[in-house]
Amino acid sequence: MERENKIQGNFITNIIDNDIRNNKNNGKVVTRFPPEPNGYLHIGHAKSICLNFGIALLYNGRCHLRFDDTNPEKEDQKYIDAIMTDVHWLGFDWGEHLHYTSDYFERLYSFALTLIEQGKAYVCSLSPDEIRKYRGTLTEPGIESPYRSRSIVENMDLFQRMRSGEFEEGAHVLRAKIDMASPNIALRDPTLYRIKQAHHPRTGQKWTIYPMYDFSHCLSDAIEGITHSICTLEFENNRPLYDWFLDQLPVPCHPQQIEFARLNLTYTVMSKRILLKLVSNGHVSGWDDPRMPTIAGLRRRGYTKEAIRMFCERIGVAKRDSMVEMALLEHCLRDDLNTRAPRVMAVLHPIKVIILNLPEGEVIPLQALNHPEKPEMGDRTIYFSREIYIDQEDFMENPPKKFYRLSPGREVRLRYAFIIKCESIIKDQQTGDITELHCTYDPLTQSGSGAQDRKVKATIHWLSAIHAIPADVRLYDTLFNVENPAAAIEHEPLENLINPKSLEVLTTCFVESELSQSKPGVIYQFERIGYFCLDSNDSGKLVFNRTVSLKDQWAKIQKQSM
RNA sequence: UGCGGGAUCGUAUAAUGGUAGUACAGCAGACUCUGGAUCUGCUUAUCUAGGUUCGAAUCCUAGUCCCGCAGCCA
Repeated sequence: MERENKIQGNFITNIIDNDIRNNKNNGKVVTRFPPEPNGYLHIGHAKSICLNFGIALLYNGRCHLRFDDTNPEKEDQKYIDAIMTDVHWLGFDWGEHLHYTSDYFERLYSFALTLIEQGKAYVCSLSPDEIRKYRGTLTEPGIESPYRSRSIVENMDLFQRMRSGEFEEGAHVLRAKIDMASPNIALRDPTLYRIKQAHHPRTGQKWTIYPMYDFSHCLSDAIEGITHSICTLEFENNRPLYDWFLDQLPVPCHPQQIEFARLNLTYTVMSKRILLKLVSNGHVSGWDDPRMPTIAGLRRRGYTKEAIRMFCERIGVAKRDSMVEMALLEHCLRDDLNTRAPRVMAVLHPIKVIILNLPEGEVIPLQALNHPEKPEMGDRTIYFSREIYIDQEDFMENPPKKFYRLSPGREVRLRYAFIIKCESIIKDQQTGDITELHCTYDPLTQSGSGAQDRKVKATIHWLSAIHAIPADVRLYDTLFNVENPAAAIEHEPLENLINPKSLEVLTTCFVESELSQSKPGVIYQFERIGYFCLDSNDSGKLVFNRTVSLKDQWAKIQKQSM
């Protein structure tokens, strides 16, 4: 049960190390990931998933997936399905431990009965509004409900009738009898059960009362034999309540609740409320829009599970509120993709180049490496011909000092091909736009020939016009234009915060013909541009999502000179 | 002016009374048929003020600032 030392510890693994040293729980470690199925999982959940499943792996324990489905009004089977897909996709396995809080409704009900019998819970018939008023404020104690002194017999009767559906929503609730004067508001007779005439995705119409989080969560943990119940900081105030229920009731064990700081990422949001709003207001195409921080969105964008897990490892776990820079996520992505993504060439903003000294109809086959650092990934044949495309960015008519690429009279190497020289520029008579470049190639400079070691400053990507196939490319940028949109949204409408350039659609791109066979989930490096993958929305068209750009030194130089 | 937490380079995270370290970002250079990758070097931090101690990010005292809590949400 010793930790592998390759993984950096944190304050939670320190606690667990200690527990194991003291033989607490007989040295066992059982965790759980308890999502509410009311939305899609996002990168913040990934942190929790990696933490909980990671700890189980680390200590040779187990981690349960438990749907915390106690609020049927907001929950849906589609979210349950999506959550399971995402956790699996991240590479975690809950084995036979797929659970639902709703599986325990009967047992939770009888725990409630026990509490009533003990005189520690009562049916309160105050309205929601009255309950709020009786609760007091942050600085003033609450007042006891007039129903607090109902007899056990009456409470039993009323609670059973609540279950049998006799009452309207809001007519009664079951409350714990703790302390209306407690400085911790969570302890001022919290609600245990409320009446809801809603259809539950799993229990249908069977129940008309549903348990609240504070009551059901600790007991579900205890029922499952969870040893370490890891949750986020905002539940710290609720921990005394978590412990209170477990102390009152005959439960098999008493899990330890440990709180950590949730993940925040720059230029995006983790709030399910805001994410839902983005979806329902049509700011994005859905929960899996590639700009969304959802697992489904990241997957469609081309993120790999390895990159996400590496990221979750690198950000660490602590109790202080923090905001991680998006650059770290992108670094983890590039780091993973660089080692694995096959290389191909694509031209996003084509300019046509005519190779003057290569006759029409002549085609020169060339070998290109699929991965320059991994020869075992093989190579492929590409073709050089009289008409090729290069990217607009790789040509400048009046180049500044540090521009190494093609310009009039200058030479550049075509990747895996020849050195070409720009002889002249052809412009549109009317607009003055460059329509073609006329170049010559040096047949002695073929890549790999070794004979000609002529140095040129730059190598650029290109595509043979007759061999390339057209494609759309979607370039993504951050969804928001401010670092902390969740804070900004307090005093600015959502619309103003969305980055108008978060999606740029390019419809005149070309890619190597073999990409007609590509599949979503296979990420390519378009050499010198970035990582791209086929979009999973099957429109019959070739559409590539930019997963992430390559680091661009030239862009930085340009910025500095401005 | 209640209760519960938290404060370490720009960001995130280590150091459990003994050299303030690591990663990302930034800057500079080397190398390169991807201005990619890789490699090298550099800049930058213990919230404040006292105290204990040979020695304090760590312990004590007093402040300051930040976050959370008044759902029949989780």
